[in-house]
Amino acid sequence: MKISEAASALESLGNETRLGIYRALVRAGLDGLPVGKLQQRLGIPGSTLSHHISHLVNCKLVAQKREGRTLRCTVNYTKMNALVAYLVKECCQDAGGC
Amino acid sequence: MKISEAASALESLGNETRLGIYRALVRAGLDGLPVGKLQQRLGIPGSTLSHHISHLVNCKLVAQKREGRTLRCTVNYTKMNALVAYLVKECCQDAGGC
DNA sequence: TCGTTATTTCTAGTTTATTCGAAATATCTA
DNA sequence: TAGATATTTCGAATAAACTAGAAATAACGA
Repeated sequence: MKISEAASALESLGNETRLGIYRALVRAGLDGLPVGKLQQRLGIPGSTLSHHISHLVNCKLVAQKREGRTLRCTVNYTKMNALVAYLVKECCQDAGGC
Repeated sequence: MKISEAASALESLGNETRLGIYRALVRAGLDGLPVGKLQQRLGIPGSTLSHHISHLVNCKLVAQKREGRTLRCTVNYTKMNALVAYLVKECCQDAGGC
């Protein structure tokens, strides 16, 4: 992973609203949640929520697929694994407990 | 770790300049680097560099200690470990490869 | 096709971040 | 104490992010 790619993913997660969205999706399990359910659960205006979701989708932390009228959001675990691997490998060397 | 604390650390790392500073400190090993060496290595104006370092120090990802005229910066591995642990625990559950 | 539901895109206002020169502070050495 | 070196703080400009209402798009069902 390039440093710019890592920074972009970290920046996405480094916003409390987006980290909350991401965490809600993780907690929802492999099926994820439709945008509407997320909105209901987090109490954010639709346009704001949509803006943050597209941020997460752009950097590939979240995937979306349409199911009729609803858009289901799911966590992209592969991306998160790669990010954690980057942090451990590039940013954790020489650490005692790492 | 609280979500706000995690978001704050992620936000710090989610800037390419700061991630570069952090990585340079990791690569420097346990002794870290003085601010001046970082500046030399990264080619950033002093005031800008200082601003970013204090961002990293504020969220405890980096520590500083004075050695005469120079300020030595070192990575706080404990904090990074806690952050990675948070990501894996709170944001990675149910993942196949996690 | 029309109305309804789900979500995005547009637009604009507000806030926050980034940048860096200049001045200030801290520490050392002569 | 004066001068040099290392770094921060101040201040102000520019850029970017966040927020949310309103309008647009997409998909369904009658």
